[in-house]
Amino acid sequence: MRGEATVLHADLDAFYASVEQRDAPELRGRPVIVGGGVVLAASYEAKARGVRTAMGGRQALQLCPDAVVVRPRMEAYSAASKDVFAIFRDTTPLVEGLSIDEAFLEVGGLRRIVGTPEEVAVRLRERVRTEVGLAISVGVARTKFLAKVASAVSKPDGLLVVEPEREEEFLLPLPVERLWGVGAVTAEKLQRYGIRTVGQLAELEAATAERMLGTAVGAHLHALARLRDPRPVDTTRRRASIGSQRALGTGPRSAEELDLILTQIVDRLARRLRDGDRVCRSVVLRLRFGDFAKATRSRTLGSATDRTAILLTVARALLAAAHPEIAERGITLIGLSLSHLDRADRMQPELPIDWGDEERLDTVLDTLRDRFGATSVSRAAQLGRDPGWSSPILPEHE
DNA sequence: TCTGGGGTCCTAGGACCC
DNA sequence: TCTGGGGTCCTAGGACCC
Repeated sequence: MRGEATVLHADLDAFYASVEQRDAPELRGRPVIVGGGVVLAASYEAKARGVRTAMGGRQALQLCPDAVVVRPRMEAYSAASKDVFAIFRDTTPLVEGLSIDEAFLEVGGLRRIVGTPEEVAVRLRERVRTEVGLAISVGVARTKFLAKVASAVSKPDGLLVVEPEREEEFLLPLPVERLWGVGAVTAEKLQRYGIRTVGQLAELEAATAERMLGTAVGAHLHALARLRDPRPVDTTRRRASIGSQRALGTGPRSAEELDLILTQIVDRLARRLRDGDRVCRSVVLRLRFGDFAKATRSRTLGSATDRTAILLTVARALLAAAHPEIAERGITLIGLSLSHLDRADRMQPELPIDWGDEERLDTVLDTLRDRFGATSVSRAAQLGRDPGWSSPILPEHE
């Protein structure tokens, strides 16, 4: 017995672009591109002309010269996302968020009280449309993976239920790129072996797929192709890292400029950390050089923190170590991720170090930000470069 | 195709410990 | 003093997703 189709995958359509069209009626029915240098999201009118996410802005405008290009409004998308997730959680407590615009919902337990999974999905789509004003596609299936594929196939503004007895018929003819986890590189590898459809992958022995793609990826994708996906809807998942980055273009950058940008990034991330009552233990500096090659440099601390000054000291040490390489190769992106996140109330007892100055600096930064904005704060933080408050956690760096 | 910004997961080598 | 096997953590890189 295979069980029943009780997993919903709900996915907002062309999310950022749809929010823009919702909020500006003159954009409705017109091709809309959200982004600038690169397409962050495209409305269906723009997609119909070949515009795709992550495409360069220039190319997008060649394909679609009458497109309206709008700057992203992250706060608006974040607010819309909160509204939609409230409806998800009102539907069932078993919600697993995947990103800002999609989630899995386990609705098997609602059959007696509310109705079948399909009925729940119909009602969910109606509520999102009338209460938030957005179109959402929903896939319903026995497993998370199949539900996700179903919602993608149902787009735009669709609903697709894959009944357990029709899973093979639905999945096997699809191109391998539809598998969740197959991107350009993996698709190319499979193509070299003549494998283009999910069915062809399913026909292989698992060991063969593992030899082609590596043990973990091969086993995982082969299992998906054979309709095996035991992962339950997990409501306990929490973000494992937060990050922020800035693309810089190709011009030369002074050390002072880089430090200012790094300071702004650290300031923003540390604030997000504290707003979420989280602490972190690892700091990862992300760089992209003049030739667009990428690199990461990381440092893990002895104890978790949410202090701007500590994080800034660590980030600066990592950047300082990379300076010779940056000077030689140029730099086109700088970013920072904070990982090993934990709840602030579970923070390990700190080492007996007097953090008084850092505490005070954070208070000063928060006050300045409220009064004068982030740039002033960054300048102020620069003034704190006095080694007097640099963190003793990092003895390795000169 | 001249290239954003936010994430997840896996691999692999070395350090270190038992 | 030399040796083995197993486990965990850290660092760096890479593929992938929206």
